[in-house]
Amino acid sequence: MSTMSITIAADGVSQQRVTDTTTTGLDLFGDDPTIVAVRVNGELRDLNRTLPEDAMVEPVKINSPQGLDILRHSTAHVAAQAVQSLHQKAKLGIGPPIKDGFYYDFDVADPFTPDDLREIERVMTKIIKERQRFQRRPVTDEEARAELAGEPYKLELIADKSSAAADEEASAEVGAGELTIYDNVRRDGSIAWKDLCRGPHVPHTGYIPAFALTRNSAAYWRGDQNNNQLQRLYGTAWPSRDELKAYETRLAEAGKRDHRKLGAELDLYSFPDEIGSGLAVFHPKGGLLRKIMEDYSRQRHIEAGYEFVNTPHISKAELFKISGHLGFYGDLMYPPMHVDEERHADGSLKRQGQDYYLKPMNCPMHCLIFRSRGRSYRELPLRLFEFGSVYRYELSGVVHGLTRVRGMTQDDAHIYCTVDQMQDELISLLQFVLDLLTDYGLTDFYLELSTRDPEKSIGSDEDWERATDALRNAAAASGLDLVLDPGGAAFYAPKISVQARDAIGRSWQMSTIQVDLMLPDRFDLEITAPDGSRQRPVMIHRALFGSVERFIGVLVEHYAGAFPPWLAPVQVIGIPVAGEHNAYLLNVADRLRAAGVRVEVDTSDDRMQKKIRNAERAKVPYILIAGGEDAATNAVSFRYRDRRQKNGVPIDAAIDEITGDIAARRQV
RNA sequence: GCUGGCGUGGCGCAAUCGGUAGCGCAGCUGUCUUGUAAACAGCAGGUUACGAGUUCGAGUCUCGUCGCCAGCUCCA
Repeated sequence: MSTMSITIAADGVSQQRVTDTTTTGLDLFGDDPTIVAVRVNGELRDLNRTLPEDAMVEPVKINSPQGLDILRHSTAHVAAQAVQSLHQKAKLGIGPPIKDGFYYDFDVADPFTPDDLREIERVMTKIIKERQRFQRRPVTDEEARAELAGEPYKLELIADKSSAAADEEASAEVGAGELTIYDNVRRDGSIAWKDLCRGPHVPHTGYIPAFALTRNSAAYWRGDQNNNQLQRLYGTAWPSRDELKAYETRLAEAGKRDHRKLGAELDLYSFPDEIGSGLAVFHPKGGLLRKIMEDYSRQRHIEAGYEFVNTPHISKAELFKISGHLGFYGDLMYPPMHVDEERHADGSLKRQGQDYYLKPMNCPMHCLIFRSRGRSYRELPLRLFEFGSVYRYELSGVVHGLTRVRGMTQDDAHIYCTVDQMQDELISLLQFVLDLLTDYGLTDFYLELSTRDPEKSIGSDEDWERATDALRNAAAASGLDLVLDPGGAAFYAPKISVQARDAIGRSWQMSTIQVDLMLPDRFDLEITAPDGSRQRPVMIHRALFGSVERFIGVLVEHYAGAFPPWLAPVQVIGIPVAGEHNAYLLNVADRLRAAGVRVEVDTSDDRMQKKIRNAERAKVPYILIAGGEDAATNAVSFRYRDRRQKNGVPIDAAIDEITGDIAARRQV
């Protein structure tokens, strides 16, 4: 038996070993069920494959990102085997790992029911108990086609393998090089199931400690609406029962902060059916929150040199023909209102009517303001700002609470500047955006740069390059992480979006900054340059909140409804120990109100305990309680949202504390 | 838009095989009110989303419309 030398790198320590040439990862790490694969010279491999000469071998832990992917991908195979054993005619789609889990797509006659899911889980548990080995087997294209003759979707993947355009998800199945099939082998050596797959996988199904099927839904084959709709089975898998449970708890926690639920509980807004899908109304407390946000935003925009404009909600069709919106996005606009048409008694046309549209964007109107008179280079950069209400006929299936609506108010601005000013303008703009978002309590950001899709864009290469470079430089100046989104730009403009992570780690696309390469031309915008020549200005679109509605939705979820005092609709609620202390607290409230604090006193017939409960449920930042002891010493007692209390605080000190927190925009 | 699930007072829920709608909270009225998460009693509130159909009889079954939820697709 010949030997070879390998290097094992584990826990930051490298160690050389001489082993025989048949050594596998399992020989090295097989005793440890938390090691699910190996990285051999940087490449992920199954534990049961023989290691090559001079290999650098690293164990892949089950709780590492790649380890979790392997675990979940393997679980997807188990799910698919279970489905095919229960539904013989089910055809396989693809089954990749995703964040926190996996899915597998199937072409089945009938969609899965909740009962089906339970049954599939039961069979999966059985498969896991059988400890079926995942056995890798390289095959030629012809062999793969022969073996998978009954799997039309797999055949399609094989056929596409050679074409470089194999999409990312499909690559999990076929990869770039040779094709491999993974057999699931029972302990008696019989093959239970097989799937075309690049791998790697855990050594056997017993390596799956905890899993659950979570939901099912429809999904288009390869994500294309024109293709067949498959049934997608979603599941999750974790290194332990406890981690699975923690994941389920996390989901439940996220559900509790759902802004649709909290909006009703906190009496902020609602979505009356009578008005229509995706159209919110803001109740007094929500309206106040909105006003506070808008007021602060306006103040910051004044300081940053913006000018305030105002434009109508509707316009004749002509405007959106000029801007191109009607041509490019007409399907997503509300249909027109046809007005002014008159006919003769015989039905023939007497007066031609007009089509008016609800505006889906503010920019065309801002361009008209720019164009309303001759503009000098001296006016640039010209920054036009508006809280502009726009309406978009979003597909019914995508409307979602405040985060995807059909009517919304953008904090929209368009900046007109020269090509030379563009770079500095973008850098200061991005800083402005980040500062403002930080003030609202979002502090963890990264940026995404969406670049040109050559297939689907207008404008010259030079313009795109210059604009994209300017955005990239602005991103670099911010020092934040930049994620590339190649080809993700709209057809007329590259874009930077600010992604913010919320209190429980989810990211939301907040602000967007776009350099528009279309509208200045379409509206024939011009400035007079120092030499008297006419020049085309650069136009930058930007929205910080995106929309006020959506931003409120995100903030509600970020804070779980417990707003920092400066944003809280009610900042202080006074609770008397008994009715006879009402007058004392009302007086304290007057003094707070004089200091600019939004304060209420609960003078209802409820008991104090009930009032505290109500105030806590309303997530009011400060509860001020006062009874005989406080009144005797001109004091109040604080109860905070975390149930801390601070008793016997002199009234002046209480006012100072509250106004101090508000002024500093501190969370308490 | 597509696939699936769902729609019962303001909110959260119940109603067996198709037999004629109940409960809690909130609301209103009254009696209460002393120290940090629900006082007590009474009253009122529903054409079971809307429309059609099957049936002696529909919250329950069928069809259509509207809306909601999950996912897909989309998001200027």
